[in-house]
Amino acid sequence: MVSTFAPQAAGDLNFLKKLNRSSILGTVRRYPGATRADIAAHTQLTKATVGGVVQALLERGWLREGELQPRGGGRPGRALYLDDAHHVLLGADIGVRGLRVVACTLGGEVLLQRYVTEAPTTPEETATRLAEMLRVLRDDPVIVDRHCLGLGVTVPGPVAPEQPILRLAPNLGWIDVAFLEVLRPHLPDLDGAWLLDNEANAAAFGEFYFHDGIPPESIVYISAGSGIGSGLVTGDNYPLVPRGIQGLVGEIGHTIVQPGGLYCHCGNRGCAETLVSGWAIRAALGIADTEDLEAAIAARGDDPDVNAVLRRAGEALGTLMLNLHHTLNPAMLVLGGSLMHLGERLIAPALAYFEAHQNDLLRGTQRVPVKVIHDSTFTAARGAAAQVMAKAALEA
Amino acid sequence: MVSTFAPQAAGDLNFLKKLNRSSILGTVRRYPGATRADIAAHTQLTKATVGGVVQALLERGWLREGELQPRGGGRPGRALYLDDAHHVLLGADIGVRGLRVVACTLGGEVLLQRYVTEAPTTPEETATRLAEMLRVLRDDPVIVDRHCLGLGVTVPGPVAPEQPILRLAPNLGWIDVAFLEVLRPHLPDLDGAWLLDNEANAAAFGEFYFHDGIPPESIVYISAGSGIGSGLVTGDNYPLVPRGIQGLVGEIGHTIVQPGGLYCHCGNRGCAETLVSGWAIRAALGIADTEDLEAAIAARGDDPDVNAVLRRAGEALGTLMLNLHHTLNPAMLVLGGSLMHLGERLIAPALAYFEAHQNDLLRGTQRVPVKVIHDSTFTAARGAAAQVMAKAALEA
DNA sequence: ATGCTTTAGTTAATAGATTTAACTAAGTGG
DNA sequence: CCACTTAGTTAAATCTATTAACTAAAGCAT
Repeated sequence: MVSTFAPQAAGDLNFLKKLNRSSILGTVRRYPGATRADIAAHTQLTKATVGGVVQALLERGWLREGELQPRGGGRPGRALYLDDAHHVLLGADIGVRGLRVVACTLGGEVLLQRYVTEAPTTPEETATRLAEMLRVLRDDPVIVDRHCLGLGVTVPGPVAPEQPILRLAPNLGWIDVAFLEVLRPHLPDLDGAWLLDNEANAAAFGEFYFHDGIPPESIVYISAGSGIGSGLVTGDNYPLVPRGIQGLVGEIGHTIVQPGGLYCHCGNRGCAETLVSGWAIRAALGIADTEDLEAAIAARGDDPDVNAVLRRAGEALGTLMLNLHHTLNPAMLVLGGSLMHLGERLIAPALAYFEAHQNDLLRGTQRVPVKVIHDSTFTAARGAAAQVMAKAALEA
Repeated sequence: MVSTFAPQAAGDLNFLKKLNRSSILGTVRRYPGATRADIAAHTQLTKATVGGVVQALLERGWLREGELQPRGGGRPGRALYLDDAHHVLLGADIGVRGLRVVACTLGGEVLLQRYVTEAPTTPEETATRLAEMLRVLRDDPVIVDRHCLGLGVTVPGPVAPEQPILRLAPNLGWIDVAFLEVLRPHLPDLDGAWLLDNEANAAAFGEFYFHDGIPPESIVYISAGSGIGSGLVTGDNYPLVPRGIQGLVGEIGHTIVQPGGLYCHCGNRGCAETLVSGWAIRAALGIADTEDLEAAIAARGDDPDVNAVLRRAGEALGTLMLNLHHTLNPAMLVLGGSLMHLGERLIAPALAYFEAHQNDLLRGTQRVPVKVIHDSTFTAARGAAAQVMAKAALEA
């Protein structure tokens, strides 16, 4: 489960400095308006150390000073915030049914976004198209003068844990694509970190990293779209994204929840993806791949068949949530993906099932909160941008 | 997913020193016979740093020097090994059907072991019994002169991630037991680290930490006994044991693999534990709780009913293995627990199912190796000892 | 208004860890 | 016997964080 941001095994003084700088930056990210004194208390570093590092981060445009924070009967501290004016993070999402790009501030605010609803064909053509979109973004007056910290790209399939290679995207027909290498010639001037990750991993990372308020201890993001997958993020200052030995962590679409059930395209039977996924719902309702799923379902109105299919899919989603709860046990579950557009007929049964059963094992303990992102169009792209920032923060 | 050995967020020079010391120790553990030069190459530390730290570890009895390692055309290096002579690690396992204790060397060699087959009653009585067994061990001439680094205790249920509290052990009837606090008065003189963990977590840790040769990148240990659970370990020098927000990571016994299936004691239906676990097999074959499961099944010989039940349990185990593969994606799976005593009628179908399907998703990539521990009586206790060592290594 | 107290933040000296560079040690091979 | 290679040690240098003393800036009591 090596992570992109795994802590090193051993280190020198420079490593220690990076660690502390990243820790201080992470504290401000999670506690906007924190003062130097707050940071020192939180990180266990001394005021002197914090003061010096903060000074350097102010000069480099990573932090900015804000108003005075009154303290009870003492000198007020100076509030610190992430500097939203000098840097920009780029994120791109290659989805089965479209391409999305975003430009973000260090605080996760989306400055610019673009979306085209064309299905990707070959990696080369996709790279051409994506590069166009990114160039338009890069040249936009809103961000043209900012320093770009890098680009994160997400893909709908598992990525090898050690190298940025998409292993398999069944819904794109791509196998073993080193997409960053395909894209790089199209954007020779785009410097900074270049990252490639699975779409659900990136989305999970973004929800965690740019969480409003103090982030939960760990998050699992469930991405229900054409297929279904999930991403896990955990850690304090250094969010970890476990990928597993083959990048298959969170490939819940192919966990078996109905032995002897329907055949899945993976060759197995009873995979979760045969119950809750875009193509499973299309198959069950006879909706062609060319049609827009949301529109087709809306057109059928209050059809009992539709209701039954959505309810069963929702219950399967609830089962998956419960299984994730008992396997990864995250502090928060986030539901996203295009299937969320299908609304309460799918979402309500999922939540109801999970709510009813999550505490069967440990009675009386805290409930695991579930957040539903009804429109997650740019969630993965923004998450990819978050990963760029986390990477760059270590080098700041 | 905070781990017992989670890297700190920020640190001072002392933290850096501990990190590097632990890294050097970890290198020798994984590469017995490594020279100072090997360690320097592997950790990226300089020869000077390695030399100094090794000197300190030699003096404190953590390392010992061995023979000269010939190098091609240069001065031979001095082989280094974990010092097996000066320290001892204690591990204890509270199982549903017995108590086990072990004493280990730093290299994981079991010096002493004891086993009683009495079911634990109350925490207090269990502590009394366990303390007796540990005192006998501690007074044994083989280890009486060694410095004890601490004691690890395992329990058959989830442990809270931040505090050493057993949340729930359904098969013992224990709820929210701070067992170390119960045990401590019985062993006031036993100093060093005191740790409490879930039995599967500890077993996974031990299989990883004391692995012969270079350990895999991550391990999932599946413990199939009265119930069924699993533990995950990952990391290089600092093995991480993700526990989750409630300590439920790896609670695969309550993942649902058969919606609408049999009722589980947790209140839900179709849990894995209703298919593959000691009590599920007993229920299916009408074997009383007082009988020994292995003996009862052996007594029935080649009974078709028995064969069918074991085969179905094995297939459910294979399903669980596949689901873990697609959720945690470890580099290695280890099967253990008392159910392994039931033999090939159970194990073969599990392995066959997993082998047949593990690569459906990523064709042509490496297979995930599976190791079966046919007698895992002391595996968890030894793993608890391993955790003691990992903890102590940071303070060495 | 003044002074006391409290908290925030900076500065210079100190301590401590790793690195650098030069060295010694101990082999092989021509 | 000498050149070469690799292992390991040593002392000086470098760099980081801490310590301790300081300044800064607020509230509050007198």
